[in-house]
Amino acid sequence: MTKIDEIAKMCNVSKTTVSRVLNHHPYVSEEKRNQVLKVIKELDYTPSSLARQLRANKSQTMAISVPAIDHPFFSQLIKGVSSKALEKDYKVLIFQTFYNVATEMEMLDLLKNKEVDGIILGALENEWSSIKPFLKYGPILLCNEYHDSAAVPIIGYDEFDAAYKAVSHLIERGHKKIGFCCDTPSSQAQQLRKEGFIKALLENDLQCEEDWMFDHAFSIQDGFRVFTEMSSLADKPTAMFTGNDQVAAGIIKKAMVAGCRVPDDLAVIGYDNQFICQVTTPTITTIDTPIAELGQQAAAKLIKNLGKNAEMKREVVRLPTKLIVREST
Amino acid sequence: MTKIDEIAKMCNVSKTTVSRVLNHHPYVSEEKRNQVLKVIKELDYTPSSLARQLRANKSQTMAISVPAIDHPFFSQLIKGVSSKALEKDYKVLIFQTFYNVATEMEMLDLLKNKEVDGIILGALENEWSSIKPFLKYGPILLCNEYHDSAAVPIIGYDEFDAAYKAVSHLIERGHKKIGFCCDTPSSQAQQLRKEGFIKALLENDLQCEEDWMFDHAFSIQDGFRVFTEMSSLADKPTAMFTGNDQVAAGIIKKAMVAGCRVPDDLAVIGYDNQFICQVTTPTITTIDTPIAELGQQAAAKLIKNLGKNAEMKREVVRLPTKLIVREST
DNA sequence: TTACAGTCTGGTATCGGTAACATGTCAATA
DNA sequence: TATTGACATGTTACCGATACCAGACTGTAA
Repeated sequence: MTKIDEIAKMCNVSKTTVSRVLNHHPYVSEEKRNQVLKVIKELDYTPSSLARQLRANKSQTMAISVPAIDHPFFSQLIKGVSSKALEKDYKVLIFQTFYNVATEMEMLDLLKNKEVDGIILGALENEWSSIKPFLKYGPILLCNEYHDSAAVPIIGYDEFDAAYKAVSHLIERGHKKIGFCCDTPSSQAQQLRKEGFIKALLENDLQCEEDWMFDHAFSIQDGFRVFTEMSSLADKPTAMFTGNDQVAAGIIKKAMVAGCRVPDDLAVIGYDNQFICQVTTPTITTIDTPIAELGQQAAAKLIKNLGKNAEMKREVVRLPTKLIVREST
Repeated sequence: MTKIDEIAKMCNVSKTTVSRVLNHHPYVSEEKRNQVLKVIKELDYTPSSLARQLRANKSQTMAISVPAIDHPFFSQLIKGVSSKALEKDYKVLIFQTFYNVATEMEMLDLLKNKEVDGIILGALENEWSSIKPFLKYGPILLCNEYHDSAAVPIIGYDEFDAAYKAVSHLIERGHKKIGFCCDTPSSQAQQLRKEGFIKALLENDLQCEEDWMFDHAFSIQDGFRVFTEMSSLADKPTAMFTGNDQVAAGIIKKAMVAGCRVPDDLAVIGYDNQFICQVTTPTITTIDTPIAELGQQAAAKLIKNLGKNAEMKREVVRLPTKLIVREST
């Protein structure tokens, strides 16, 4: 690698002068500036960003954590974050926690020693009390996750409202026995959904039946599993809030194969309005969520706060969602 | 941030001794070692990896480029790479090129100044001649891409064989008018598929019809588009090699809605054996590709070569694929 | 003529670690 | 007793950049 000293030597100037040229400082004569630029080009010199990072104590990099990248929701979220970051000239380090507490801590260490300037948590594996101490090292932001006492910006959907809308829709369609799927039950964001679900039920004098609640439902496979479990119940729900289009697709497919008609025998509602909703038979009624927008807003907010070294304050943004009615309800 | 000097001062030793403890060097007395470890724990000290990286001139980080992360194929590929990298204690910087030549060059610059130690190219936007000069800065590896003259390891599927198998299957089912979809037509990996496609046709005295070739087909939406374009043809194909499960799903859905029966009027074969194949109606015949395995092997090969500073040699690995017959053919 | 501000340039310390080399101790060996 | 080598520790340079301070030169106002 060519380094700044070599350029300096070739131009008979000090490396300070070369550095000034690189950083567009005034007070460099036109003549030397041109000469330095010429030599830089000739030698194809790129300054070491590692050295710069060390010196400046910042990295122009942010990290985002997700449980796993291969779920459409998270890959789209990341895409949103990345596109905004790219626009603002930040790099993005993507971290998959694989639902692992220790991996998440490793990522937080990146913040501690300034390998990244800030972090977006798209997953929350540890207790908040474990994460809190890292706030002094740089900004952290919750995206698509929720915590009631975290003193950081939180940006997500109005999960409560979304679930309420979805379940109300099922009730309007005449259903009285409604099931509920969620992914990680300990997640507070999932709790909010559950509260919305329950509110809609209670408003219509319906009960929340423990047997109709399913956990860790995230993928198409999980949808298969949920349908199988559900089928074995003596008293089966006639409608399902799945919390996830993949799960909805899985349930619907298994149902159709089993001769259970959707939506007549079983209505199913998804979440996120992924394209998969449009290719199943029947197509899937769902909640439209602006995922890319979510990612972009999160990244924008983080970047805005990277300059200041004031700690970020709690602030909850809930993006609106929309019910999209299709054939599965 | 606590730094190594502070630890040294607190322990009344030199920072070299602290460094020795950190790096598990021998020749540190048990007594001092324990004392240092104790103080490190007390002050919650983490060494700056930025400083380490600068000093060692390596970063324990690899980069992988993909066109966009939100396509299931690429997110699964990345997952494979990441899991292997995590296991070997490497970080992964994920780079989305967004099909952009300049963004790809930016990533290559990371290699030049050792922000990353090596690169896996899962996308290939620039001409190889633009990429080749970067080989002197560190190992580069092609994954799921192909280039006939690149002197680097290439790891992908046997695309030729896969397409050949798929199309032969369609022909066995009695089809004589077979269409072909690909994503970026300039990609040499796509070319290999096309050659396999053509070989199967020629062996059965069939022609490759220009009107039945579709470009830039990647997503469900693209599948919708392809079906629409196809429908407007006077002479329509009766079978489609889509090169991609999403495209297959899109085509199938539009076909069914339009009253075109699958597979009777139109047979469709996918590629990658994504879960989506199992939730459409009809389910999708496809080529099973071990995507995670591909990513893991790529990462493993790269890591193996990061230690040595010898340039990597050309070496082509083609993982086998398998035909999975379902209802769409 | 002197003083001072503005322009241009270089020397040196610094970011936070690690490596090479030097030094010193102590016990085993010749 | 002198020599050797294993062990233990510290001093100093270095990775590749930038920031601060100081010095030199120029032009204009006092």
